[in-house]
Amino acid sequence: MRSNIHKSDVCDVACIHSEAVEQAKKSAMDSLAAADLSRIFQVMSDPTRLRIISILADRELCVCDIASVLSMTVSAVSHQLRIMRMAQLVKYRKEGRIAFYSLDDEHVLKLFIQGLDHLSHSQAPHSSSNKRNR
Amino acid sequence: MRSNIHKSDVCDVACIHSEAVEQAKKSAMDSLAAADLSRIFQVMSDPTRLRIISILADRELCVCDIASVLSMTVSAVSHQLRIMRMAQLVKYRKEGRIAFYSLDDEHVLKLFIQGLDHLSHSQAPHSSSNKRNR
DNA sequence: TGAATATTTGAGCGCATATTCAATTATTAT
DNA sequence: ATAATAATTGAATATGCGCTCAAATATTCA
Repeated sequence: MRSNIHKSDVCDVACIHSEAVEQAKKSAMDSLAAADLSRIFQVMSDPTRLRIISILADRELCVCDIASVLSMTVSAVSHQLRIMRMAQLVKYRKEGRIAFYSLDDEHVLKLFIQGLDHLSHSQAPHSSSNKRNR
Repeated sequence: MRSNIHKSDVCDVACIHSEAVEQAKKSAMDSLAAADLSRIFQVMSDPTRLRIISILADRELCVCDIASVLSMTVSAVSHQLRIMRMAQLVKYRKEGRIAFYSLDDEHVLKLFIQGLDHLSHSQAPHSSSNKRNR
């Protein structure tokens, strides 16, 4: 059938290797799943959020303290924590007016570690400046 | 010493739990490492690039075919492939005027799979529309 | 109640980036 | 050489996002 392939905006000919294309179309991720998956990596793609993860990996900490460790505004940190909360990366308990944040589950740390692993294996550039050890 | 903490733009008081903050400062990732790590996740944070990974996981394919599978412009795909090339996510061999792209190493797939794992564990929303099986 | 404090929230700014469109390069075929 | 084709590239546009600043909310303390 190879019908609905728009000549103009996709590819001039139907395609070069229609066999492989048909197979690929079946096994390929659909846009919806890709969007879901991209959201996870997207949350992990910010330096500030990664540093927060590395901090909370060892202990729970309040917003003000996290800001102090990062030398950043409380507001900026709070904005990031909201994003991480929504992505279920972190959770918090309130003690009076203080909010103690911690990692929500171990899955996040797995991804984090795997990312570090990828880093150390693929490139061996500037400095091996990762201070994490547990 | 607890000297150079700017009262105005960081935290009103020196901090609430100075003990934990000192410890956290030692174990925390520095900005440079965080930036390096963030770049990896950043490349994985786009739906199009993830779909390309899922396609190339099974077979090598030329640019035109990838575009066809994704129902996207050849130009758009080529732009993404350039980014993925620079991140050493994909490599390619040229056969005449055709460029066959494939994944550069297994590390990427590991991250990809781990991401999918995170997805299926944390949320069980719309549809389990992941067609990958090897 | 009113002041102080810990955190959250919304608007706005600057910057990064995914796609489109047009043009260019490289290779094959006539 | 000329035409056709696969792919790349650069400029432009639109959208998304991290941080700042100001204001609001919530809780503790006097």
